[in-house]
Amino acid sequence: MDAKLAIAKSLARATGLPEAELAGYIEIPPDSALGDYAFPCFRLAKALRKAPPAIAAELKEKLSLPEGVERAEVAGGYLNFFADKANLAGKTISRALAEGDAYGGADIGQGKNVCVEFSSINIAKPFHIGHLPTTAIGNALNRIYRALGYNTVAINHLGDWGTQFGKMIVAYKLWGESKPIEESTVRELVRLYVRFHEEAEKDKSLNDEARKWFRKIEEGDPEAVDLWQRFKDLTLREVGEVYELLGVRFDSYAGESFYEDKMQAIIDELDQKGLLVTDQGAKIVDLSEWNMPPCIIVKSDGATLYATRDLAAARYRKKTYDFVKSLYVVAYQQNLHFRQFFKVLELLGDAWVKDCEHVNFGMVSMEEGTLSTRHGNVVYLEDVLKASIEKTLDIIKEKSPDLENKEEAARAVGVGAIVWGVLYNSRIKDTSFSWAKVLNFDGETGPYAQYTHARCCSVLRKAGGYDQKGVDYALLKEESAEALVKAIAQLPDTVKTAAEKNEPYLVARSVIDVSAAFNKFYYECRILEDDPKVRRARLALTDAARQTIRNGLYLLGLEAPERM
RNA sequence: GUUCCCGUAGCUCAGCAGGAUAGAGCGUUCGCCUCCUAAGCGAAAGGCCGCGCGUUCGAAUCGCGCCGGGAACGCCA
Repeated sequence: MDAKLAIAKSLARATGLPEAELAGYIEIPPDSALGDYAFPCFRLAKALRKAPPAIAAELKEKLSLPEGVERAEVAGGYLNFFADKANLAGKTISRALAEGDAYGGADIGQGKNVCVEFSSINIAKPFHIGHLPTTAIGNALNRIYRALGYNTVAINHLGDWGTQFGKMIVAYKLWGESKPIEESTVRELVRLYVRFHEEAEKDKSLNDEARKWFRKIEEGDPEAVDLWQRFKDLTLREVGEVYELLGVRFDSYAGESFYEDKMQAIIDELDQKGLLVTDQGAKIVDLSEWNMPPCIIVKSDGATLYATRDLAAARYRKKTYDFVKSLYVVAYQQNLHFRQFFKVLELLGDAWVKDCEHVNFGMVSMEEGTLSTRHGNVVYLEDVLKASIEKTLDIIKEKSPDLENKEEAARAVGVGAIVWGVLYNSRIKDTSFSWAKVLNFDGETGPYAQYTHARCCSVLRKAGGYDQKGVDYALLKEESAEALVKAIAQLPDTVKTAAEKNEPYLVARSVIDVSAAFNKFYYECRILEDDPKVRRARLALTDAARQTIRNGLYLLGLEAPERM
C-alpha cells in the first residue's frame, strides 16, 4: 500500500490539497485493465470549478510519477495509475517470505491487552451446534488480535451456577448413582436432566428438593460442592476434546460461580451512587431516560441475575487485565442485555466501557424445529465434527489412496470444513443447519483453500527447493501471476480491518481470493518450467501463496495440511 | 405495540465511511486430465439490488416512509 501513499503525496504536490484527504479518495478500479489505483476527479470538480475529465488531464500533466507507479492514464473523470508490476511483485513476495508465519500480522498491539469472551458453555449441558458460532468467531478473533501484537485473554465464561445444579444432584441421586460421575458422560447427565423435568411435572416436590440442594452448594456443604465439582470436571474434560479438535485454547475459565462473591460490592456501589431503585420488590436501575427497560440487579427473592454477574465480571476484567478492548462474542438475542449493562457501567462512571463491545452474531436454527435441550432436539458439535471427518476420510481414500497420514489430514480438513462454514459470512446472518450444506466441500470452502495450499506444497516439494535470492520478478508478467501477487499483498490490510470490525469473514474472503488466483495461475502457467529463471520466479510466487493461505487459515482456526 | 437487525441471481452470500459495465460459490447446461493433486480450471444461462420518495454530478450503498422476515422487550442466561 505504499504506492497508494506515494500517489497521494504527488497528488498533494500537484493540487495543494492535504495528502490525507486525497489518500482517502484513492480507490481500486473494478477491473485491473483500467489500472491498479484510481483517483476520482469528481471530488475536486466543485472546488476547482472544472469538469472532472479536464481535471484528470491537467493532473496527469502536472504530476510527477510517484515511485512504484509506471504510468497514469485519463479515463473519463478518473485518473488511473498503473503500478510497476515487477516492483510490486518483488516487494510483496519477498515480504511474505521474509515474514513467514508472521505475514499478515503487525505489531500495532504491542503491550496492549484484549479480552475475548467466547464459547461460554454450560456445565452438564450439551455442547451443540448452537455453540459453534461463538466458539469459531471468538477463536478467530483471538488469533487475529494476537497476530496484530495484542496480548489476548481468551475467556470461557462458564455457565456453572444456578438451580439447575440442584436439579442435577437430585436426578443423579435418584436415578444415576449406580455409576460414578467420572465414568459417566455429559449425554447421560443430560438424560438425567431431561428425566428430572418429566418427573417434576408429576411431582412438584422434586423442585423443592432441587432448590434445597442448590442452597447447599451455595452454603458450601461438602457433599453438594463435591458433586457440583465433579459435574464440572466431567464436562470440562469432555468439551476439552472438542476444543482440542477445534484448536481452541482458553486462558481463563472464570464463569458464573467465580463471580458469586464479587457482586455485593457492585450492588453496594450502585446503591451508594443512588442508581438503585426498588420496584415491585426487585432492585433495578432505571434506564427509561435512554429508552430502555430497567436493568434488574437483584430479584425480589434476593437472588442476583445475569446482569449483576456481567457487571462484576467487567469490573474484574478491567482491574485484572487492564484491557484496551473487551469483546463479548454472544448471539444477537442479547443485544438489549448488553446495551443495558454497558449503560449501567457508564452510569457508574466507568469510562472504559467504551472499550467493551458486544460482538453479536445470527442464530443457528435446525431445518426442522428449534434447538432445545429439554426436548432432546440437539445436534452435538462433536457428532458434526466426527461426521465431517469421516466423510473427508472417505474422499481421501478415494482421491489419495497413497497418502500416509490419512486420519490426520481428514481431521484437519473435516474440522476445517465445519469451522469455515461459520466464518465465511458476516456474523449477523442467521444460519440454518443442514447436513448437506455442512458437508459440501466444493467451491468457496475450507477444503478448497486447504486443497490449494496442499497443491502449493506439492509443487514446491517436486521442485526440491529453489534459491530465493536474486529472483527476477519482472518474469512474472502473466495476468494470472499479477492477480495472485495482488491477492497476496492484500492480507495485512485485511487482517487489520477484520480486527477493526471484528469480522473474521474478511480474512476468509481474502484466503479465497488468494486460493482462486493461485488455482488460475497454476492452470495457466506451468510453474516447474524448464527455463530456470522463470521457474525460480514462479516458485517464489507459489511459496508466497502457500504462506499466505496457511497464515489466513491459521487466523481462522484451520490447519493447513501439506498433503491431502 | 415499541426498539433493533435483515431483505442483492433458483439457493447461500460478497459488495454498503456514495463512484466506472452489480460480483462469487452452490445448483443447472456444456467444455478441459499422454504435463506440477480435477476437493481444480473455463463457458453459458440466471438481477425493476423488497417498494416509493428524497439528498447528490453520481445511490445496491446515505435519509425518510411503506412492505416482508427475524430478534428482544422486568425478576432465565
